[in-house]
Amino acid sequence: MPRKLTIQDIARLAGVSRSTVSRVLNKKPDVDDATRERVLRVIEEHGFIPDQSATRLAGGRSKIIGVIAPSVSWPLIPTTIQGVLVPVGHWPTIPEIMRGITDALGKTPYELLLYSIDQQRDHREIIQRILATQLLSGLLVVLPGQASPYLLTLHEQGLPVVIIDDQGNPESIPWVGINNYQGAYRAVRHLIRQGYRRIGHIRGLYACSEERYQGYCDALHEGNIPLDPALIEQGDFTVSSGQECANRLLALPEPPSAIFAGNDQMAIGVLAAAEVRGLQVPDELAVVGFDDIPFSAHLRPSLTTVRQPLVEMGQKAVELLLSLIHQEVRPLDPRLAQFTPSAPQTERPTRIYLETDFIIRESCGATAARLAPSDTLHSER
Amino acid sequence: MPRKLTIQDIARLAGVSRSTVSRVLNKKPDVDDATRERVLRVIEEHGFIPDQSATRLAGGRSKIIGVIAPSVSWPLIPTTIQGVLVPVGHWPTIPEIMRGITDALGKTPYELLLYSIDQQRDHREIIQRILATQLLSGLLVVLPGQASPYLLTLHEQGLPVVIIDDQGNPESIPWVGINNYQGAYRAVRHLIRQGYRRIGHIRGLYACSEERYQGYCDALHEGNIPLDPALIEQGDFTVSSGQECANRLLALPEPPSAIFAGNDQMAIGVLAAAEVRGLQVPDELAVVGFDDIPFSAHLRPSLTTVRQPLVEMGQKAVELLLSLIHQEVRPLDPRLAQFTPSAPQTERPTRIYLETDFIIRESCGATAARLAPSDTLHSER
DNA sequence: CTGTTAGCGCTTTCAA
DNA sequence: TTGAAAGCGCTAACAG
Repeated sequence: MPRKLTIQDIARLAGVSRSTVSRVLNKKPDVDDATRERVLRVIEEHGFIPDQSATRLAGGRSKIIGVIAPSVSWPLIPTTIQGVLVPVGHWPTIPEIMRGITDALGKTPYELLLYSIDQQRDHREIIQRILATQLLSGLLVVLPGQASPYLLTLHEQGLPVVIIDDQGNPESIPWVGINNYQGAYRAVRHLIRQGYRRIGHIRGLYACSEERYQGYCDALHEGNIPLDPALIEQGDFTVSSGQECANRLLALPEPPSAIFAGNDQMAIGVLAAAEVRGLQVPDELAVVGFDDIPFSAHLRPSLTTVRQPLVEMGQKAVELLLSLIHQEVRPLDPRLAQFTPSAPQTERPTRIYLETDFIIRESCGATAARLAPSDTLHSER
Repeated sequence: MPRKLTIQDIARLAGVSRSTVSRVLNKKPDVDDATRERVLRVIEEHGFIPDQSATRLAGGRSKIIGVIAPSVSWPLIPTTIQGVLVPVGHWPTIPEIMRGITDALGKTPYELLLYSIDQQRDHREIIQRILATQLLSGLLVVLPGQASPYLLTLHEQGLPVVIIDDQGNPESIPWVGINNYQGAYRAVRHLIRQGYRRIGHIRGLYACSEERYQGYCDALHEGNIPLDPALIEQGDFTVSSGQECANRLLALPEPPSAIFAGNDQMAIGVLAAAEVRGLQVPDELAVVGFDDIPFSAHLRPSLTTVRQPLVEMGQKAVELLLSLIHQEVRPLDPRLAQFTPSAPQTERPTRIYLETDFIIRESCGATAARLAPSDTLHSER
């Protein structure tokens, strides 16, 4: 393992001054091609990597990206379906998103600084640390369902921030998420095309649920099916809330023949409720979820659902963040941020909407054929 | 949100010199109590946090801990038990360990730099980056089953390293793990006390499996049960290998009445094999696993197993690492590491063995009573 | 006990 | 196009 090298060493080896090496490293255009070549060869040959602290301190960019995300481990919440417990965690989407982030970041020279949060912990403390330690050159935020008022502070201070699939945050912060409206619209349209006309909906929380609800409404409208308020229940994204809402729906004088749940956990609750009542899924009740958490393919009946491209979301967020970092021209001294023209703010914020996939499995009655549980019958965009 | 402060600012506000502030921050004893008090108050009042890069560059410790761990997301490997798919990931222990780490680190001023690795990726590259960027003041390593020859390099360079539950690494590196021998010994002893005498064992991989095997052998010996080589199979820690090994064991002329699997995944494979053969667990076959992954409590029958205190392992590892960091007296310039007396190396390395719990659930035939699946009948150390 | 001083390795003026 | 020099915020020698 080679010992630590400095620019000094490289300069001596290449027969140039330190500043020239620095120029090459920072891709300045004003270096003679031959010189650049020579320096690059020496750097390559000796595997030189600049000292992060010195770089940052001297006004350069650090090569560290921060990630604020819920704790990677979560308690299992068991629910009985068909006599067997189905454990599903609180935020099953997080590991997938994280995977996308680490995959994308692994191909760059950036390191990942993880700010793991639990429910209780105050984000403010983390934001302060980010500001004070000056370690990051960009920040990714994964806080499903939670808005953080402090993020705006960071963004205003000139730190590039990208929010992944978060709700209710300021429009001005770059964002990567999915088109909830369209995903829901297509799911319900599919049910209608299958011949279902009495379609219940269990709403979830946050802004995304409003969008999904709109998709549900518009699909019904397009299918000339009047909206029946009795068929709409309000859940909270948990399995048990899905089960309770389904119980109410199924107890109606005219119960629905299909239920579109606002997420997969609630759809699992619907399956559990159906089972308790002895209803066959999909023959007597079609069920569609949203998210396509890894577990959904392994349920029996396997769950038809709207797939969020979670890994891709993480990757796209990294790409977006890196592009922001490289284009950004904030003042060198962050304390001057408040005095600089707000040119960046006036630009149109970048919001990336990824497309969902509609994954048709056993629970929606698309077929009577027996499927291998992890198979997908058909998927449509 | 306050703007970035420097030691300079604090010094001015407290009416002292910069070095005095620095002394207070670094807990030097030679500061007047009144002065220290005054400085601390100003720091407190203004929420001052030192710049990491400057601190590190000036020869101080960074407040960053690195963590090398497998990717937080893993593919589900579904297996059929009782007609229902049971998805279990490759390394279900990782999130729990990570939780212990983040919990413990969250109470300190240290940040967590995550080096996420997948199977393919070369550790060498990460080690080089750690060495070159000089970002870390300590490193935690979670690589279940994999030894990394490069870790020794880091350790020798003076970077405090703690390995969590890893196998086959140099004795000289501090380590936190469990007493595999004792866990296995107690599990098998329990089976013997229950009256089982024909007890099969499915071995796993790595050094821990050897230790577990020894525990199995010694428990049999203590119970005056001769070791029957026919009852010992070699698996690879996967569900499917557990199933295959169980199939071989159950096809013996004299099949075992109990099987102790080297980990929970293989125990799940045993349950699957028993089901295929129509064997009732625990009445016709007792099954015991090792690890107590979160899923095991939710199986039906729920799995009797040896619990690893995973969260505690992460916490203890952090504590150990921080103590190493604070006691450590490595030369300021890492390139001098090779020239310094190897005093630290001659010390006895710290190896922390945590105790396991034996968790008795349905699969071991401890009782015929019907249990709520997540309940534990009884646990013994 | 406390202030002054000299760098840590890098980036960025400013001259040449 | 390149080198010399200043300084980022901090720590740790050194004097006082």
